[in-house]
Amino acid sequence: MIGVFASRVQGRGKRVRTRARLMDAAVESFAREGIEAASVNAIAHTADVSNGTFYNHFRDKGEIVTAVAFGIARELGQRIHDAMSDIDDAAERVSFGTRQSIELAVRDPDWGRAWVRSIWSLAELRREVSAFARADLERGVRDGVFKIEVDDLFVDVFTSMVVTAVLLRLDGEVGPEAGSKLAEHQLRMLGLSPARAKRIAWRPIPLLADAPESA
Amino acid sequence: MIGVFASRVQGRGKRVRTRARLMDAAVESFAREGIEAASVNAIAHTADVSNGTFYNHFRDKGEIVTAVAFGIARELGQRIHDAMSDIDDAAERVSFGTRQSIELAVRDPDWGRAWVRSIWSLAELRREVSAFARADLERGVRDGVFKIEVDDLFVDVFTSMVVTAVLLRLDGEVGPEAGSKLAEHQLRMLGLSPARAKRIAWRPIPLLADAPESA
Amino acid sequence: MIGVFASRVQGRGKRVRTRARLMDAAVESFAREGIEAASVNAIAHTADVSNGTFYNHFRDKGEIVTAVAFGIARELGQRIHDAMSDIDDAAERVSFGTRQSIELAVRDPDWGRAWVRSIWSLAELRREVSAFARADLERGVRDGVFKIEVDDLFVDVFTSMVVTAVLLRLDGEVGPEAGSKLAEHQLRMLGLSPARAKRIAWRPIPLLADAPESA
Amino acid sequence: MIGVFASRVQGRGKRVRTRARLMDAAVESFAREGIEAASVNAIAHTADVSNGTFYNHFRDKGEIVTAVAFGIARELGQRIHDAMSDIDDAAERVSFGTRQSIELAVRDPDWGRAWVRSIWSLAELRREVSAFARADLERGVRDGVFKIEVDDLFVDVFTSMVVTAVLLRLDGEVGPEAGSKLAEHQLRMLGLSPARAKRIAWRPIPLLADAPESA
DNA sequence: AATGAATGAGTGTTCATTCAT
DNA sequence: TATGAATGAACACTCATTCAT
Repeated sequence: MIGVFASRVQGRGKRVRTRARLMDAAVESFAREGIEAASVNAIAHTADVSNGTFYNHFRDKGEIVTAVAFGIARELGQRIHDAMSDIDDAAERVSFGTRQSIELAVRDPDWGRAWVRSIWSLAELRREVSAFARADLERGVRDGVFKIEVDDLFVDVFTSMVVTAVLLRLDGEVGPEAGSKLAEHQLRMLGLSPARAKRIAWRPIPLLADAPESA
Repeated sequence: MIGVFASRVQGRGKRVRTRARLMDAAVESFAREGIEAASVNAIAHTADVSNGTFYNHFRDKGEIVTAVAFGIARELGQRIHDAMSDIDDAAERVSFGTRQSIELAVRDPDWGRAWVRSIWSLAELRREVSAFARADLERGVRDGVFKIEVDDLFVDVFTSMVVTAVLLRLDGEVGPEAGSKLAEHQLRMLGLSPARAKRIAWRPIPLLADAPESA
Repeated sequence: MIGVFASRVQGRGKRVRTRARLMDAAVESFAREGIEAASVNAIAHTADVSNGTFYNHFRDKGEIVTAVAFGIARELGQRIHDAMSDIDDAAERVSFGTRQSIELAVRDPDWGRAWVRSIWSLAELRREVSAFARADLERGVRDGVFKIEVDDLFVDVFTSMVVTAVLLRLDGEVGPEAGSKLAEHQLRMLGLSPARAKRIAWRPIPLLADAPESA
Repeated sequence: MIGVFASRVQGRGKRVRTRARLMDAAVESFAREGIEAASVNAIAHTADVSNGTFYNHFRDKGEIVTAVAFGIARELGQRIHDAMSDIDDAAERVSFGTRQSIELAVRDPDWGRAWVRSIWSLAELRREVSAFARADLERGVRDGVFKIEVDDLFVDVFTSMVVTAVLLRLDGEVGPEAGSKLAEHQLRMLGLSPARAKRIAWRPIPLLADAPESA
């Protein structure tokens, strides 16, 4: 089975392909054992290369952790961001973002789990991830749709709600309606009327393409 | 300096006191180095016992992790719960719980950090912690004050908001008003009017006693 | 076979005995493979303990290198120093020191080789070793027997002559008369007449006791 | 900056030039990190070739160590030897050799350090280096100027005195007069009168050309 | 109950060397 | 001839755990 990172670099040089294989293997290891418990040897073995090869591509374990975490966040963030380029309403955007984040994470559980596991340990990553949310929240405030103050606390709390939902979904503790439920809660917290919150949060949304081949 | 667990068992048998000393030492180690990185040797050394003694009290490292996590959660939960025995209004209770949780965690950063660090890895613990919240949320719904459905998703998301705020407080990324801010957001999410949410969330609350010596 | 360090601590506590066994093993490894090439695992294996035990006794490899080097230097230095406590004449002392150093190193080749190998890499050790020589050289100058200026250059060069002789002896490239030959050269360099240099350098000297048991 | 080995093969075939570049890089690495710690990769990188290329020129790491050590010894030995082709007196030659050896080593510290570091581990090299000294010592004995027996012990000890002085000079522990001081000691050891030893050892000597471009 | 020396599997990392291109 | 990705054995070091005292 070929991983997402590998699929992104098919046909390119060997170096780049091996690096991608390592990153895919890391995602799997991080998801299965957690970031701290995942060993470089296990990652290399999963990637079908020798442990020495790992160090031809990453200075140390920390480097692949960072590379994978940011790789995941950017990939998922970009996919969702692109998919809602034609949505203007901030409330719709927030709902869409929350629901698709959960959906994508569940669709590829390794990615979802690696994402959840890394976000609490990498502050830098948290900032990057919440930047997407922050933009939409500020847009909503500007448009007079959201009645809150957008500060670090709010943005991080908002993001953590999504992360928690992802975690529960992955553990099978909540069902597929979790995305809409959470979005509804969030919209109410943002100041929308219960009725509007419900309408927007439960509106059907399209399935995102899986892992678009090539650029 | 004597730790909280030790203070709880003063005057009792030696076995129970040594165990408490180990748990206090573990809290300190977990906070300083993280749970995974904390070594049994370091814990034993901090507790001023030999490493062998550790295994007279805990089957393995996992056992002390669990013991500490639950110990912290119960201690803090109980303290807050007791302090609001005379508050009837669900909204007031929720606000009080959120704000005091953050306050206590910040007051004893070791405990706060150990709490935050363990809650994401121990599902069992998460359940116990959120039981406190769940009771108040259900009371609010019963009383017609909260307009939501109290399910696992909601309770866990609600709890994670508090955890996130604690983390940000401990990292110094938000100030002392974070508790009230968060409580206000939560109350709005629960269906209170913005005005009421604000009034309740910012109402002064008493400082909790530090670590009551008797039960 | 029991090593010198071990023989020094017979009958004492287990900790101290294991440490001594490790040091004896290190001497052997250093002599056989050189200091850099000697591996901690090999030392532990030679000492018949697990590799983990090594780290119960030495913080890292460097620590045992230092411990062994200074241990050797002090042991040998002390033995020679003690043996010539009743020699007053500086020329006799210098000759005695040079000859016995070579003799002892040859008598226990592992020690000799470890000594030679460590002295070039540990400046601190070089200082300690040459302190013995320096004292006698200064005494000779004070007594008007030696006509030189005793500075760092001279002392270190003087010491290196002995080290070189030890190396050649250990490699079998020179015979047992090397000690006397070298002492004769050194005495001439120090300003003694050729005749006197020869007489002193070739005077029979007693065999030193091997490794005195207990203090 | 072009190294000494490279400068010797300018205008010759590519193969020979690459090899020289590798040797210059090795000198630099050896001096900076020590011979054991210097890695083939680092040498290749310094030489601006790939690590694979290294093995087109040297069977293994040991081979370049030897090549460099002998290259240095021959180059320096030859330069000094050539410079004193018109000196007949053995005492003058010995003094000149000692002083210039130290001077050259200090002038190009990389070379000096690589020389000092390799001479203790390569017996073959030691022989080659001391051959220069041996010739002059024997000449002095033949001429009746030196009153010693020239054997392996003496020659090696004599050489080690120079090596030690170089080491001290490179470490900044002795000043520029070390050459003359040492030469004076050596001449006295060889049997010269203190007055003559001093006169010869301190006589000004010419600065050697740096790295003659032609043979 | 307490000690603390000993264990040994496991970790991250390095590096000389090989080999397909 | 030159490249550089890949290899894998080896290394220093850690740490949860055991056990004789």
